[in-house]
Amino acid sequence: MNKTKLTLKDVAEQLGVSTATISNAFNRPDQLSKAKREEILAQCKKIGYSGPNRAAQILRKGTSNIVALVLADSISYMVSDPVASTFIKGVSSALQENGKHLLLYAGDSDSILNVVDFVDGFICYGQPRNNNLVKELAVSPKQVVTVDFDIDKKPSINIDNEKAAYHIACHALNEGDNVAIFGLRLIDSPSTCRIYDNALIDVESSIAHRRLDGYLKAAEEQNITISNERIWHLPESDRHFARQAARELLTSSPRPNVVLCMSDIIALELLHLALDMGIKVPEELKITGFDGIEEAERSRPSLTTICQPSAGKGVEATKALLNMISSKSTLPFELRVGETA
Amino acid sequence: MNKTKLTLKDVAEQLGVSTATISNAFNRPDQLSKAKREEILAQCKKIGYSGPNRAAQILRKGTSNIVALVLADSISYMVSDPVASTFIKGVSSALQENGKHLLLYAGDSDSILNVVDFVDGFICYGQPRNNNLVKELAVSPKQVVTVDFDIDKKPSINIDNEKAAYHIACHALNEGDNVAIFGLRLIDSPSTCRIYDNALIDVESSIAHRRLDGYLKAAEEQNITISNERIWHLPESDRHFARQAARELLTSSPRPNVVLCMSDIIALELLHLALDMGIKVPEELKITGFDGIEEAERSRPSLTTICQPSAGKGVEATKALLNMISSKSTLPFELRVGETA
DNA sequence: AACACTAACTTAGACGTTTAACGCGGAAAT
DNA sequence: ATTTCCGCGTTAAACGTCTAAGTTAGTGTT
Repeated sequence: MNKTKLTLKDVAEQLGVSTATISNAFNRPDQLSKAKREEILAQCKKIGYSGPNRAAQILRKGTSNIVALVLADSISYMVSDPVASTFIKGVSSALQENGKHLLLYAGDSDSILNVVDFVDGFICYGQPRNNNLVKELAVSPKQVVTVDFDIDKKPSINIDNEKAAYHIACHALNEGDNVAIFGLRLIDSPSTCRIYDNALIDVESSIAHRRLDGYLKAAEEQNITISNERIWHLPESDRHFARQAARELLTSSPRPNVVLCMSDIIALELLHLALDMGIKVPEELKITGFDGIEEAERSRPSLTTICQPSAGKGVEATKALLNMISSKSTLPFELRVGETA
Repeated sequence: MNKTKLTLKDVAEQLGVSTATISNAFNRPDQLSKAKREEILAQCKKIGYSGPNRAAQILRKGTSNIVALVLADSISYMVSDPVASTFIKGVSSALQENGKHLLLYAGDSDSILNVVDFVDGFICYGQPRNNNLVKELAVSPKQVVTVDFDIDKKPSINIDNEKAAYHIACHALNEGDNVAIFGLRLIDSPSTCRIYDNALIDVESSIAHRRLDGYLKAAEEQNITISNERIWHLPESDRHFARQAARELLTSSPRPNVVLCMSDIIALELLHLALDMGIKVPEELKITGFDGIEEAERSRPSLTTICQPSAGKGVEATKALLNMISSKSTLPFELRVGETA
């Protein structure tokens, strides 16, 4: 049918007008008469021209109106994380309101920044496993907003994780408690393990570490000591990792009577196992979560947890990004009356 | 620092070579000496040139090596659907093997095809709610592969839903059973309801209808009649919808003793509610699922379901897109006999 | 009648790459 | 010594669009 892809020039020739006019019909309605514009658009639809080639358009304009949302963790992690999807929804709606488009990138190759270097900015959700990606983001000339982790002096959206953790720990802990912590990505290991040495202390200040600080501070105030071997590293907020760790923990001796978990998913898995084992919650075992997912509310007993404003984070991140890339918006001016007129 | 973005020409001038050579250094290693290439790349890194501008590159080459995965349902649904995420993983890895990149598009605006018209092709997962999008896909000059639904003569990937449904229904049904069906998107309604009239009969042949056909065929063979008011429409494979429908169903009278569910998520929710209500599964109530997610295997009692090759579907869809295989392929499924039927 | 303004187009580069076609010097073949 | 060939680079023309500046005709102003 079409031997080759239609171009603006082809269309212009067929309609007997200049390419500029066609272009304007699509992009600047004020530059031509309404009648002509409508005729042109109708003709375009008829002959099968669906609009300007995006690559050419982006090249020429220098902007694409596309924002990339880089999901640090793999999709499979996202799946077990209802928090992420709510966040994405927030971003999505905020972008839509501003006429921008959203593209998701899942995975953590650092090449992504080059592959989609036509986007207007990046929202990066969660600390990427790939450290190179972080470095690339740090030096990217594009606008970058990070969420749930920090880069240099790039804007970032977050809650006060330390305070939140401190808060919930204060609620849960009493002097004399035997406390364990199910931490998330405290170290850079792909498998579950306990933190036997002090390796974690100097690791970058991720949200996990902030939360840990909060927990430990609260514990200290109750004169509770939590040795490193009571602190678990889970590589992901994943049911399987959680189940494994939970099994080990609940069969260890002495069994803790409080477990502070850095995600609801983990906490719930621990809860279920505990119930299966006939352990009474909270009488024999207190459990706290983190995030505030719905499932935590539905579970019996319902989970004590920290609710994050997930969608709100998405909206805020988007606003932060857009406020900086709004370049082309028309700014207000002001008359300053001097003495020469 | 950089007053403006670096370009190939700038770099060429600085290094005293032609733009073609720089370009070749990035794209065609065989076109220049190894020494020179490495020097160029090193210099580029040093002066902060991170590679060719993608928009220009795509424009010139006419290809981007990017494939768009269009997720029909909202991202929140996708992300909480283990089946979808496994599928995505399949696509992702297959693309990576072929040096292609994946971009996810979530939402169902038909404008997406234009917004990202630089991609090399579209994989469309699931029937979009937006019918315009389907039309756009149908006439798109780009490569299009559909999964779990069909468009015209575009290649599509699927399992034999009718056969699978027939299979599991045969396994579950006995003559005299009182059967209900929890269907997925049988009609075009955003809320849960029963199918009182015959409205669904002529609706497009979605996978849901194929499955329904399979169920009904098996029922017929056992001389079981399933009236339309025993067939439920759920708009999404969502826990909440499922819970609501389950509650209504289990309190209805006479209570069915078999429920055929079109997804594991739905089946599990029904199972949990039934157990909560003290209904014995499978003695008093048999339940079958569909998909074969892990949670179905872990549940107690474990769920009898159809295992789909979700990741395999992703791989096949990708291959089809990359023209490595030809058109319509129907993948195998497997009945996993659990304890619920 | 001359001038100024405006609406509605058109012209003519640029945007940053890629790549076919073309040198050019030197090694191998005749 | 001439030819052939090859490795290594360069030149220059696209790719499809946008937009500042220019043109024209028509409308109002003085």
